[in-house]
Amino acid sequence: MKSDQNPTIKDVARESGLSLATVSKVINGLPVGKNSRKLVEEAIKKLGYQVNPYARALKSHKTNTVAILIPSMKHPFFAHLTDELISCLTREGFRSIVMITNSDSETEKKCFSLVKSNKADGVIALTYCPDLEVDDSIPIVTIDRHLGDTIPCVSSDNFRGGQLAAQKLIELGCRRLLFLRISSEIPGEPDKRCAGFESVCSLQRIEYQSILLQDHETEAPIFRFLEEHFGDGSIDFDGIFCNSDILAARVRRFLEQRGVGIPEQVQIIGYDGIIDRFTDRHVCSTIEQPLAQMAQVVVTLLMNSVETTEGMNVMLPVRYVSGGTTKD
Amino acid sequence: MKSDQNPTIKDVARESGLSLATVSKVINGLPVGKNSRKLVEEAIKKLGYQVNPYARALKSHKTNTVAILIPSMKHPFFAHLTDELISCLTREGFRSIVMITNSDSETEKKCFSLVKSNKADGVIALTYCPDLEVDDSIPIVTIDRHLGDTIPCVSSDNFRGGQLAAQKLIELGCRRLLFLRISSEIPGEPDKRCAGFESVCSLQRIEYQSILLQDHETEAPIFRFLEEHFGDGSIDFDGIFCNSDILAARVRRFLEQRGVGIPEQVQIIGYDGIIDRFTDRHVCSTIEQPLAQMAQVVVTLLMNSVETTEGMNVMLPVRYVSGGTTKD
DNA sequence: CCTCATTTGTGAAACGTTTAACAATAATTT
DNA sequence: AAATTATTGTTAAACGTTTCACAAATGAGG
Repeated sequence: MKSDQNPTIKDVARESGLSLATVSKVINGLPVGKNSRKLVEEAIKKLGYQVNPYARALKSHKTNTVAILIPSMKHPFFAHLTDELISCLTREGFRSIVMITNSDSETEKKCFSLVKSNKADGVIALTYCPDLEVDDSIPIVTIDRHLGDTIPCVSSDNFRGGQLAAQKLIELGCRRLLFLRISSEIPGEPDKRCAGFESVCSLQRIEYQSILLQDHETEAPIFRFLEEHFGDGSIDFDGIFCNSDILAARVRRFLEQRGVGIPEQVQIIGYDGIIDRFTDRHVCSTIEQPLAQMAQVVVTLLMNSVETTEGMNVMLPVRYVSGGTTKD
Repeated sequence: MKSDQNPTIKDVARESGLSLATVSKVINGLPVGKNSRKLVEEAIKKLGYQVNPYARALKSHKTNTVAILIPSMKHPFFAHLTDELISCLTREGFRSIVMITNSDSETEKKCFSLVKSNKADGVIALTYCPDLEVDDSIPIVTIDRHLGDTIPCVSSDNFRGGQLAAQKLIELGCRRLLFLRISSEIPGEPDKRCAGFESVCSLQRIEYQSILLQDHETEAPIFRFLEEHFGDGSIDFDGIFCNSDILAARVRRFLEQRGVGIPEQVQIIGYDGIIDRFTDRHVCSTIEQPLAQMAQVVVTLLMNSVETTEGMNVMLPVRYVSGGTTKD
């Protein structure tokens, strides 16, 4: 029957005694006589009319949809970020299609092609694939990753973060530093954390070591690695800066299990600054990324990407937060 | 120019020398001559054609899109669940639109109406609004919440979970039990945890108390509550069953801060069984919900919802996992 | 070789919008 | 009051598919 179908613009036109075009104009806020506007609005309310986004998208090439490419939702950093992104997008009247890539290059490529065929209005990408080729047929904003000269990238001030961490550790009395990070095959923004860290160490003539870990999904390989390097009890450092809070938390646990006092013997600073919902607190002392702000900037950039923002890169300020793994 | 537009089915038709209808059939796997099929496929590949989902949706009323209504992504349980849901949906060839409700009734209602106007093929809803009215114009599957007789709901076996928790605590020597839960205004599946717990206690003639906490977003109110009730040092129970792992973790922290030994003096069991990514382990002893399986069932149910599954409710088995807050 | 059933392919009308180009009406000017 | 302009409203053609009803081609049976 007609009754169970959603009312269309046609029904509204009939109900209000006006033409399709007029109704459409009312819907889209185009100029229309005061009286007709009222008539149409009443009809719309009466029928409970809602525009069909598919018809609209087909005709206008505006889908009101943004795709978010994210490695995983199990990782709290990504989960929080996604949460903020969706909230911003909703506020702007956009729907969010979330795609999970599992940090897998193939999947990332597949997602990109899907996005293209989905004809989303834009993409927010947090990817790792080293050779992701990307045409500019759709506005893209990336996070922590430069995909090309024409593609804006927003990130926290990683260099500054690295500096901050080094400064803090030194300030708190550490003299033999260690920089630990999980490998990612691609040169991304986060590498600058290392650079910032090292710059301070060099400048202040503080001894430091920088180590790259391999796998990252599970705890086991990290522990194995730590075991190899520090299992013999020769803890030859008193301050560690980790690439992420998760890594920091794991390192902390490893050391504590070995009887190393945190923060008495070794102080640890992580990166990200997300709150552990289980404890409602930072899981370690950390360099905090302004997640909500980053999300907002990403979305704003995406919205404005009509006006050529040509590879505009935005860097948001970080701050240090004490969280139990340092002496402050 | 024509060149920068995406190729349409029309271009494919021209390229292959066949008609629109034939091309469409190839795309949709309908019977078509062997030779024509090859021609079309070649043309498709050559042009890099991809079907326009909006045009397709408009015509066929199949959008290939499912909306997920979830309270938040900051909560690890929801994040994990969403992750699994999206993965399942992707596997089935569906796009996932994620909407965050913040557990707010108004927002939930708004989302539902949005979903309707978005014309998604289905909805997966984890909601709290007590008076969410829902027509059956779109297939819905809920999680942990009965929205109506005709709407399938999947949940873990909450009653059994409650029983399991009580049994374990008793088995481990507890004699004065406490059931702590966060309030939710609506009667949902999770209430059965309480029932299961109480049934065992009654049966075994074990003393127990059941307490309802109010707020739930932050830690403060919980601590305040605990302070009121147990701040005077009168810990008159030796086993606690909490509504969720998060609550359990907080209770644990509260008690430990007061110098109560966990699990020596008081044993705690939570519910959910999600893994804390910071530690890679359960945050407490817990009743584990089979998250991946639940997601799979939800999605399967949604896919099949053409064949009337009339309010079919599915209950998935839970299991007890020891996680440091019990003596086992 | 003609007829009749099959198998393959085609034409054209939807689906629910937007939007240019135009027509009608009302408001101003002279 | 006629002519001109500004204001509203309408008609109809897209947008890129799917699908029904039909036509062409193929093959089998007599």
